[in-house]
Amino acid sequence: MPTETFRNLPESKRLQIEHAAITEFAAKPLQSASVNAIVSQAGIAKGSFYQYFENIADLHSHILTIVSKKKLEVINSLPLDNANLDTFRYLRRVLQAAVEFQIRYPELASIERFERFYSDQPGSIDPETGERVGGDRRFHAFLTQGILHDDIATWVDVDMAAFMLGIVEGGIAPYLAERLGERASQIAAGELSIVDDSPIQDLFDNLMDILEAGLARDPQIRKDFYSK
Amino acid sequence: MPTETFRNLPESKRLQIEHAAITEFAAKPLQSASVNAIVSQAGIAKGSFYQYFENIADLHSHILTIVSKKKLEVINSLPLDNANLDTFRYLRRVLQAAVEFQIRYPELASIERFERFYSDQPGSIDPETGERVGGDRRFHAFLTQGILHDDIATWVDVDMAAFMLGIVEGGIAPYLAERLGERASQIAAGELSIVDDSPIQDLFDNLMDILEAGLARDPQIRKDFYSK
DNA sequence: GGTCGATGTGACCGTTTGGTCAGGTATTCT
DNA sequence: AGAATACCTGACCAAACGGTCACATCGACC
Repeated sequence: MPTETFRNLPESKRLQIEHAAITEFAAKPLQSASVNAIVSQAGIAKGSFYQYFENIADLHSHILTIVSKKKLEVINSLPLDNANLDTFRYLRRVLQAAVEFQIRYPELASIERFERFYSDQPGSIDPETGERVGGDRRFHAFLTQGILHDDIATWVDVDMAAFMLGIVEGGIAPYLAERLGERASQIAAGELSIVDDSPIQDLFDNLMDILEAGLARDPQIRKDFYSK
Repeated sequence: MPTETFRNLPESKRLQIEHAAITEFAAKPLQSASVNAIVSQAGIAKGSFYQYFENIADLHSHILTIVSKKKLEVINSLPLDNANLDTFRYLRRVLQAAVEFQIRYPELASIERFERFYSDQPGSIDPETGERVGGDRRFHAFLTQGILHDDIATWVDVDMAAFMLGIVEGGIAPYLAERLGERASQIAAGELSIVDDSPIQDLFDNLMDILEAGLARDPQIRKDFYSK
């Protein structure tokens, strides 16, 4: 945790340091990040750095809280078209939020991607709860709910599908952002909202249809197998 | 490219060096990998290292060729149940190969994952061809063929679906390997083949059904939209 | 045995790393 | 004015880094 000295810093200086750190952590994972690069970019002495943070991992975890705060902000900024979203509308919202986040804060999205990648690497088990860690726990609950609501097919292996949605959520955002091209800059500039633009929504429609209805033209679901 | 000196090395020594390098590159990306760690693990002098390789990137690219060679080996080791696989059988084969590779050569799979992650990071555009790089080009052709064969729905956005399959292929293997638990060790030991074990195939059935038929219990495909 | 080219070696180099710390400065309180 | 407190600073440190090179060792051929 950052020291109180850091918390008491004038905002401009604090932002300067955080900005330098974000730039560094967006380019390199924690393992390869350099204190020297950060302090020189932020324009502070190295001694000051160690008055603010215990070490570079300390700063990194501080930046991670900023990342999740900003991400939550983006999620909540998306309009709720219904008080009660059905299952797939909710999923669409989650995916839209990921893309919006990627476009508005590409550096923060990069940091998040590094973090996901490296925390998924080892056993990928939460040492406290013993459960799988990461976004798929959220999707697990989501799918279970969906089955209860008769939205999700009962034969779906919830655990596997949750994992799949997790990696799709984490991976599709940079692709979609790139694909949006010029439009992405408009969204980043606030001139356009992701939910208002019909070409963007067409893309999401297609993505959601793939998730809902699959790729096959004429799916041969082996109902017999699953009903036994 | 490794020097001729390296190519002329007695096999045991060459393997020793490659093994040390594989261990290092499976744990850290190229950026963070250390020459010192490799030479000390391989039991050679640092001077020797620089007689074999120009630098660490040179060794890394050499290891990458081993990775893809071994991966190809795994792919070809899977039995061809049909000379002409239909679209989804082919896809199943690709995914099975990814899992088999993950189980038999977890270190090589880790190296591959690092490589995919870092080469996807920047623009993710091949500077020579101008096309998207990575496994999704293969899936692009695969989906196009599938549409021609009436296996894949015509409304599917081929480019996006190809990207999605790419990230699923890259991400699902560690999950499935972990989920197979004890069985995975048997496969790694060669006591069991991935295609012969019915619990494993059940998992693949479910995965393929999700890809083919989607998650929804009663998909509401907007045919009107796509036909216009 | 002697020569010669190929290969192996680790001390050594300059640079960069994370981290420390004695000392300077700025502000506030008495 | 003087003391106290908080903060800032960059020279400095040991360790690790990638990379070099003079020299040792080896095997093959004459």
